[in-house]
Parts: sequence; C-alpha cells; structure tokens
Amino acid sequence: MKRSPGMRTYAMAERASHLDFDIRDQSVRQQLTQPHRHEYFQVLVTLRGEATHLIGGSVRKVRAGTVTFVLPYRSHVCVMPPGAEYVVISFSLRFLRPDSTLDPLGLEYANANASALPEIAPFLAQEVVDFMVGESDMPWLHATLDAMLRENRERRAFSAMMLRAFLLELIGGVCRRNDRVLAEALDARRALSNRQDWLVRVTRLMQERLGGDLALKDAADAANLSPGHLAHALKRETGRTFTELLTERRMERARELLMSSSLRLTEIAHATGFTDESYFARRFRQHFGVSPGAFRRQGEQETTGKAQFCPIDSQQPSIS
DNA sequence: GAACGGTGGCGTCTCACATA
DNA sequence: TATGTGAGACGCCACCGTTC
Repeated sequence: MKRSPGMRTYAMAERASHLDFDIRDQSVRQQLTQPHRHEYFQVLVTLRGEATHLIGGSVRKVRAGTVTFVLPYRSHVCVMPPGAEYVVISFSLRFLRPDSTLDPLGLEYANANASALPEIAPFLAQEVVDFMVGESDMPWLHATLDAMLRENRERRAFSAMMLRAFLLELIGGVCRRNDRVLAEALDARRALSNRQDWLVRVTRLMQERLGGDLALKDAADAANLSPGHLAHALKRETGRTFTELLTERRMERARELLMSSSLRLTEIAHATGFTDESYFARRFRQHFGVSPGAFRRQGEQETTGKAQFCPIDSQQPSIS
C-alpha cells in the first residue's frame, strides 16, 4: 500500500523495553528530533538544562523541575540541549488504569471528566499549563524517579503494582503542586465545543465490533462522514490508516485474551475478528514479534518469575 | 494418532492514494 | 466526488513439528 512519508507514530515495542511501562534517563536512548506521535502516554521530567517542547500547537521553553505530560497520538517533539538531564516515562492506558475501557485514541476529544479519570487531567491540560515542581520539592521528585528506575530495572514479582503506585504518586504529586492552574485549564477546556467527537464515535465502534466485521464504510456511517473523508481525517489525526488502527486494537484484545484466558488460539482469533487462525497468528507475530503460543508461554513464565517478556523490537537501537 | 500451533504459497478482495 | 491503480489485507489450503 502506498504510504506518504508523514509523521511517524510509534508503538511501545519500538521505543520501550516493556510493553506496559518503561522509564529511562537520557543515557539510554537518543531522543527523537522530529515531530512524532506515540500510541502510549509519555511523561518527560526535565532535571537539568532548558529544553524546548513542541506539543500540538504550543511551543514551550521548560527548565529543570518541569514535568511534561504527552497524550497518546499527540504530535510533539522535545528538543534537549547538550548536557541536559531528563527522565522519560512511557506507559499504556491499561497500565495506568486496568479497569478503563476508554480508547487512547479518543481521549483527547472525549472531554474526559477529571473526577472520573483524574490521572489523565494533566495530559489534557498540558498545552496550556507548565507543570512545575518547586526547588524544595526536587528531593521528592528525584526520590520518586529513582524508585521507579530501580523497580523497572529489577522487574520482579509485583513490580507492575509498585510501578503503578510510584507513577500515581508522581502524577498526583505534580497535580497537587499545580492544582489551581490545572483546575482553571480543565474548566476552559470543558467550555470548548467538542468538534472532533467523530473520532470518539469511530474508536467506540472499533471497540464494540472488534470481534466482527467492521469496514471503513461502517465507521464512516457512524461518524457521519464519507469513507474517503474519514480515511483522510484518521491519517491526519493519528498517522494511522483505518485498517492499522483496527488491527492494533484487535492485537491488543488478543494479547489480553492470551494472558487472561485459557481459550484456544482458534477461539481467540475468532473473538478478535479473524476467521482464519493462521492469518491471525501471522499478524500477531508481525505485531508483537512472537507467535501467539510463544507469547502465552512467556506470559505464564513471567507470572511465575521464570522469565520476562521483552519484544524483539526493544533490542534494537534508537530509531531516530 | 489426534490435537494444536506455526509457516508458506497463492488467489481474491479491500482500500489508500493520486488524479481528474 | 468519482474513478483507476496497485499494494497490502485476508482467506483458504497444504504441510510440518511438537505435545500428549
């Protein structure tokens, strides 16, 4: 299929060592220097040096003690000066809120209720708020990051739970220290009209119909757009085609079923919209780097502490 | 030997994209 | 908005390896 050389959208497997959560400092991986998107959430903590962040339509100079929150599928680039010290945290919505049924793609336009999903409030307000941690709180910030780096490095039993707790402490702590400006920003945001609720309708339809047939035309009908217009709009907003977005969600559902159920691969293939289990296995291998059966076995070993799943892509050097 | 899982080949269909 | 094109998505089939 023809692909224009547009803005790239990265998956966790391409930029992180784990599929659920990852944290690294400036020494681990080179920062991307071109505007790009992620499928996952990112928190960037600037510890030394003055950086420039372009997020969506805003350009901001940030200094040490700034915490930057980047929503999934938000175009951005962070330009760090030589010698800068920073920490990058990447995680999926499911890691942050395992009970959430929201689609990361629709978050930006969902007018999310900050009281129902307070963890994502700073991500929604990032373009108009500089989240700062004062000089006196820097020891707290360093201690929290050090604990996360250590736990992520060791990755043993209950590490996911510990990392989630540290992450919530970081997000909550930053929100608490910036609560007034954050509340004002969220109020202003709610006042805006929800111009792009078509994206919410499309992502909701994808989640509802993962196990069945879903064509571009169906999604276009749901969004009250022509198929051509919808395809173009999806590409513009997400960097992904309709099929790519749908396949990503099917793979994610398959991953969950492999980890949380004892269904046979054929049943999982059918449950995720594939009538051909061999084709399902092929796509799964393309997406995660391992076959479905191997993925399940690795997951079982991981839960018993014998091994840890690490996608093959994460072994590769930085892409930029 | 049966069940399950994985891979390869091949034909058909879908849809992104360019163009008018 | 309609249309043509072609790459990729998809399904079907055959075959092989592993496990029980």
